[in-house]
Amino acid sequence: MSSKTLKKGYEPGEVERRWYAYWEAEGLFHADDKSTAPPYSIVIPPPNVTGALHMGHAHNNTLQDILCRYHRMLGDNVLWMPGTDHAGIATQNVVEKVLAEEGLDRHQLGREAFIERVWQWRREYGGRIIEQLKRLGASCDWKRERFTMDEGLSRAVRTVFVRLYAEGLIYRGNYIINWCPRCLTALSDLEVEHEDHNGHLYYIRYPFEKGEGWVVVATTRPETMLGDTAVAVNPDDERYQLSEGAKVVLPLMNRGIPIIHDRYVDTGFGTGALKITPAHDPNDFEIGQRHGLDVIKVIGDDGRMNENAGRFQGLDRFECRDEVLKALEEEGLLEKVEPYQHSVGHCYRCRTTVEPNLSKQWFVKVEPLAEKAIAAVEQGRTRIIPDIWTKTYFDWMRNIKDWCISRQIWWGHRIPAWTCQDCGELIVDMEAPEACTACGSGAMKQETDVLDTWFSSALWPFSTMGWPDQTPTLTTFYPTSVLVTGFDILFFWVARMMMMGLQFMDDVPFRDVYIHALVRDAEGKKMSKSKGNVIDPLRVIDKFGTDAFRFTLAAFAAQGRDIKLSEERIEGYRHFVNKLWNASRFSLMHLETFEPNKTAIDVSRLCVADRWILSRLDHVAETVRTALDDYKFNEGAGALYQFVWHELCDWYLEIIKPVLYGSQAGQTAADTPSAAREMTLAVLWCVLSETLRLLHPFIPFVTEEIWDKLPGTHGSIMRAHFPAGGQSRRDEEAEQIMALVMETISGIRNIRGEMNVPPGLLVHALVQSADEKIRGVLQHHREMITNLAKLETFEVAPPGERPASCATAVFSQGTIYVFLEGIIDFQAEQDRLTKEIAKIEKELRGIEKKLGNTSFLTKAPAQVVAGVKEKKQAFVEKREKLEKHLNIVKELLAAS
RNA sequence: AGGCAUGUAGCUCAGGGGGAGAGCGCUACCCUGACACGGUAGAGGUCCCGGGUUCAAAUCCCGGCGUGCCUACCA
Repeated sequence: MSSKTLKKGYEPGEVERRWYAYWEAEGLFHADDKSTAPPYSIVIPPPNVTGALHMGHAHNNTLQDILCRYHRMLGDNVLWMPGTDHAGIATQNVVEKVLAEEGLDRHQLGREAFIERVWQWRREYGGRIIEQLKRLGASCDWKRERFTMDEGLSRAVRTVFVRLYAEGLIYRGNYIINWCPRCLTALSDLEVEHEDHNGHLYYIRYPFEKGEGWVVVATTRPETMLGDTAVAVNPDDERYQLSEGAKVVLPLMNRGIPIIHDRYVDTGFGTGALKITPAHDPNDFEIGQRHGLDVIKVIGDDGRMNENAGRFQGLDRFECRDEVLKALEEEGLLEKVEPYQHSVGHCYRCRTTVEPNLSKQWFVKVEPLAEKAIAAVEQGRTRIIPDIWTKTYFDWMRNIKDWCISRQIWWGHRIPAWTCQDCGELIVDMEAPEACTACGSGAMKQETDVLDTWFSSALWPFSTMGWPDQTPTLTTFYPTSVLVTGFDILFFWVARMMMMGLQFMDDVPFRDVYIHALVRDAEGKKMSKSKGNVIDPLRVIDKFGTDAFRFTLAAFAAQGRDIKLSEERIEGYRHFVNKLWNASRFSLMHLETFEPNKTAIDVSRLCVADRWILSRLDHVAETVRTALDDYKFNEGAGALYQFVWHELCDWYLEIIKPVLYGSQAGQTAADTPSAAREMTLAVLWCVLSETLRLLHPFIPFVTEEIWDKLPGTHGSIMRAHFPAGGQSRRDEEAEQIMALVMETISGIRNIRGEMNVPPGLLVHALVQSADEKIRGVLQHHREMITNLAKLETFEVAPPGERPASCATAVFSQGTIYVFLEGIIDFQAEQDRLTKEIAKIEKELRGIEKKLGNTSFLTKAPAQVVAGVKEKKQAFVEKREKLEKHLNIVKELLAAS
């Protein structure tokens, strides 16, 4: 694309925009309906059209994108199906707010005009979150983008509704539902959020109709008493020898209501007498049904007391509570008030306290559907990962209650049901009937309610693929490979998709469900606008770059633990991206004229560092593959971080510098420096190329940018093959040799650091070892050690005289002497050796305790015992040597 | 009220029956020709507490304590 050199620091902004546009233009996200490659498909959890990208989206979609990019590189035919959700209540609320600013409300506009306004809003702003997903690098097949209100998806919704109704799995009836007096609609049980509330328990006297005295009932909601139609006691409660049917007078209303007996009443709670308000409490409703009680609604849909509330009519339900209490007190009927903590339901869209309310609604009979959904998971046809969520899924599915699906709002899928205005016949059909099938009347009126948004979301895995038509997309990509989502919508969405998929596709919607954690703030609190602790992903992307952000999310995505995110952490991973950038910059400087096709790697001519890095590369490739196959994103990211920074940069690049600068000869005598350089370049090219590919699913932009500059690559890295890993380049010998060399270098560096040797000063070092092989290896890699440990000279010898004026380190295979003539501080050396010996002695104490235990010697596996003995031997030898050196240093110190 | 997690270095966390790990932070020294968004070295831990199983427990089991979350119709 441009010049072949890299800038000194990685600048994400421009690079990201350029490559995203390129990928889209080249159709690299496109999924093929009729490919022979193995299919891999994911449907996106559709964000609300009104939404703006938040951390949850960023996390969720980063993980999906990693999987999709990984599978594309494996050669799979990948479909990532994108789209948005019409979010009935949320969207209606947003557009109503816009109208309010114009001084309008939806009723002034009328239903049709209002819906047109919502569409207009969606055309204008609905694409915002899609654009934000693109900033994140999401490789969705955007040409297939769907919306739950699209014609095709709407047809799927109607089809499902009609079929479920025909099968008796959808019914309409009068029940207590959750009503939001602000949104003016029914809500499903799931859409109610319960919160503990510090309220009161009010004890109210209900006088007997005949005779003296009263029954005291306890309630948290005194205002509902206006609609009481009975007082219930437990027939076993000895305190209440009241015959069933005896009456009390309902205070304030002066209405006689019966005493009833019902075992539901808990004798241990309150007074053991329960006021019954069938119209405003689900339990009271059921008790009312059992006893044939009257049902009196006293709270209207707007949350105000209605005409049945007598003199309280017109008051808001909470004002009414105060007024009722005042009135009771005046009449001497309020016995006492106790503080009481109980949970109160709130609308999940607007936080208004919901009102249990008797209302005619549509319901899905879920039990038969749930049975299939339970079986599918029991049989392993769908796996839930991590497994911990399986139990939660079962618990919920087994205690499931019917699903209220009708909503009294305008924005959504209108229920395909028509009532004959003449004979009352109810017709459910795909299209509006022309005439009543019962009486032939043409006066058919459509149901005004719309469906719960989650009803259409439940169909998402197949409705987006063209169902109810039998499309090639469905044939190829259903069931999807995995669903990636947060546990917060396990019930709302995952469970319902399972039910609908099994019912209508006769197969599970996904093979795997990967449930990821929540993103929280640095203190572990849930991010929320009201708390003001949200971190805006787009701000993060602007500040640190998409790649750093994605890598952070992946690195922290450990299964079963929430992510605590702070900008500081993202900054840390920006350093990683920059490190990769600079390692690449360095490599590319040397690879500028390298022609990968002309130089094959000849293993026999490789130096040990080359063999070592290739071995490590194979190792990390396999780790990353396994990690991604198991949804252990953090393990993949962690392995790559470790490899790039601490193996590739810290060691390999440093080791090959002299070779690249042409100052070191090759492995064999026949190799000229330039031939050796060529071979090392071949390895460097290979390592960089594969490292970029391994990293690409995590950090797509920077890897594509470097890939583009890497000689010999063609086309996008998205099309390159994911490295195989495996055993082919594993090299146990090289790893052992490098371990020895690195240990030696670290030993010398440790002395330099601890003894305050000026960094620029080259020193002499000597290693004495009794092992001839060790001496050979060290001798052979003399130059590597000299360079990395900053030595003037490096010698290897059998054990012998201890040189004077030197600092000492003992390692597993010998002793290192660093000559510090004139600069040695014997006191410092004494301290250093003493510290070292203390460490060893601590280890030895543990080991000796173990070996002194006869049970251990007889019962532990022989291998373990031998290992401990060997370790002891090594420590003992090391201690002896160190003590010898310490004694010499002490003598020298005394003499000086 | 039940259920599920979780408690490891100053912070955030990995790991998990036989030698306590990482990143960030901290300390010292270094602008060495990829990188100061860097390098080298270093300090720092009763692996929450108490029992049990085991030759061996940070790891498995039980019981506490702390924290977080989910579900629930007890007014």
